[in-house]
Amino acid sequence: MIDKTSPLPIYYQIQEMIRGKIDSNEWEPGDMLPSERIFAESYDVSRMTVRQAVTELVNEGLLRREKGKGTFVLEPKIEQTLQGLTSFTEDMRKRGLKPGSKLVKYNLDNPSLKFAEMLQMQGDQQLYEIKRLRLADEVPMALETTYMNKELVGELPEDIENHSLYYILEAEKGLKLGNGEQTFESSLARQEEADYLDIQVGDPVLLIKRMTYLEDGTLFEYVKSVYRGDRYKFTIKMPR
Amino acid sequence: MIDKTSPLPIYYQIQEMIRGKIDSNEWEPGDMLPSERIFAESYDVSRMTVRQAVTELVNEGLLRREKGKGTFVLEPKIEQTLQGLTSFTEDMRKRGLKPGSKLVKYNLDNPSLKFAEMLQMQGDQQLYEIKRLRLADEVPMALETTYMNKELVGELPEDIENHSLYYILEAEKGLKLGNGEQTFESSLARQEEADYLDIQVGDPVLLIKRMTYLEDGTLFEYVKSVYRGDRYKFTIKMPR
DNA sequence: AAAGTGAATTGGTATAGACAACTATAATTA
DNA sequence: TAATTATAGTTGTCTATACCAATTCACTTT
Repeated sequence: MIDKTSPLPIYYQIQEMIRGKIDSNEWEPGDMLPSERIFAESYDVSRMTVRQAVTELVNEGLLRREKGKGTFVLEPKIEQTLQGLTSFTEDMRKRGLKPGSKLVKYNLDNPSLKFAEMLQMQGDQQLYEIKRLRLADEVPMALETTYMNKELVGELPEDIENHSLYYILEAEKGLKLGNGEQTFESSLARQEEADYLDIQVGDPVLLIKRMTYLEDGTLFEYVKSVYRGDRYKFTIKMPR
Repeated sequence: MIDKTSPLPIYYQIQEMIRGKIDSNEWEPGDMLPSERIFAESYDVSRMTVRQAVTELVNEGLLRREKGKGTFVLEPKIEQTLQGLTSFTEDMRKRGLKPGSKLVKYNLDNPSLKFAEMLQMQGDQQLYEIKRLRLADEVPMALETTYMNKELVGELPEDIENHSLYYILEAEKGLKLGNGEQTFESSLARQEEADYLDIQVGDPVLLIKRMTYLEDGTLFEYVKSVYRGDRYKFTIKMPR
C-alpha cells in the first residue's frame, strides 16, 4: 500500500490513501480512523509522518481531530462558494431548479475599439460574442453575454461550459487562470432585455459583470449578465 | 520573546510573533524570513517547532515557502474582500471616498413574531433595531437596518462598529462566529428609502441582506441594506 | 446506585538529528 | 569568455522518542 522507494513522499501517499477510502465510502462520515500510533505501526512509518498526512486533510476539512478521542471523518464540505459563483448551472441545481440555456447570438468578428482595449487584443485577432438566455425550469432568468478572445480559447462549440473550458485552457494550452472580479449593480430593464426575459421595460434587474483574468493579468473573459429582479436573488456564503 | 513556561504552545508564540512583525510592517511583503535553522537557534527551540509555526501562517496565506530559497512574506490576502464584505466603511475608503454614518432610528424592544423566530429569541429577550444612513463624501449611499439580539451582544452604543463588536463577542463573551451569508437582489425604491436616499420612488436599488451566524448555527445578526442603484456597484474579488 | 480513582488510549507539543531536493553563488575548467 | 563544477544555504521529508492533556472505561469505594 505504501511504497517507500517512490519519489512521492510517504505522507502524501498516506494522505491520498485516506482520501481514497473516504471517497469510496470505505470510511464514512462519523467513522473514527485508526489511531495515529496504530496507523504508524501498521504501515511501519513514524507517527509524525502519519500526523503530517492527517494534518493536511484536517486543513482541507475532510477530517476532525479530537484530543483524547480520535480522528473522525467529517461530513462532505459545505461548498466551494467562490467557484459556485461562476456557474449558473450549479447555482440553479442547488436551488432544485432545472437549469437550461438557449443560444440567442453566436458571433465571431473583429472587436470594437472598446473591447479590443479591454481585452488587450491585437487588430487581427477575433472576438467571440455569445449571447445566451438562461432558464430555470424553462423560465427565463437571465440574459448572459460572454466575450472571449479566440486567440486564447481556440475554437468554441456553441454549448460552451465554463467548467470544462477552464480545464482545457489549463491542461492543453498551459494557460494559468488568475483572479476574477464580479460586480453587482441594480438597474432597469432595457428593450432587448425586457423582450428576452419576458418583463416590462423599466422593471428592476440585477446586473452582474464578471471579469476573469489570467495569471499574468490579462483579461481572459468578460461576461455581462442581466437577471430578472423579481425572480433572482444572488447568494454568497462566507466562511470563517 | 518566547516563554517556555507559558501554557501557550511555543509554536503558537512564534506564530503570533511572526504575525505581529508582519502586521507592524517590520517585515514587509517580499521580505525573506530568517531561515528555519537560524530561527530555531536564535530562540533555542527545535527546527520542527519553527516549522509548525510557519506552516500555520503559510496555510493562512501570509507566508510563502520556496524550496532552496527561503520563506517570504506575501502580499496581503485578496480573500480579505470577504471580510470587507461586512464593512461599508472600509469599502468606501478603498474607493477613496469619505465614509459617514447618520443614525436614523435606534430602538430596543420585544421582537415581532417574525424576528423572534428568525433569531431564535425567547419571549422576554429584547431586539435591537438600528437604522443608519450610510454616506460617502456626505452623499447618501444606502439605508442600513441592523437587527441584533441584546442577549447576545449586550449593551450597544449608538455608533456600533462591527469590527470591534465582533472582537468583543469573541474575546469577552466567548462566542464563536461561524459562517455568514449575503444575498443580492434588485428592487425598486419604496417611499421611506426614496426619502432618505434622495431618489424617486421606483428608482432601482440594490438590496443586500446579510446574515451572520454563530458557530452553533444560531443567527446572530440580520442586516438589510438598500443601496442607490445609480451610485453603488458592489464588487467581489475572487482569488484562485 | 452513585461517586470517585486510576490506568489505558487518544491526540498535542517538542526535541535532535539525518538526508534529500533545490537554489544561488563562488570557484574551476575548457 | 563561457561553460561546468563544487559548495554552502535553504526548505522538504522522515525517524525515534518523550512527555503533556483530554477522554474513556473498568474498577473501587462510598
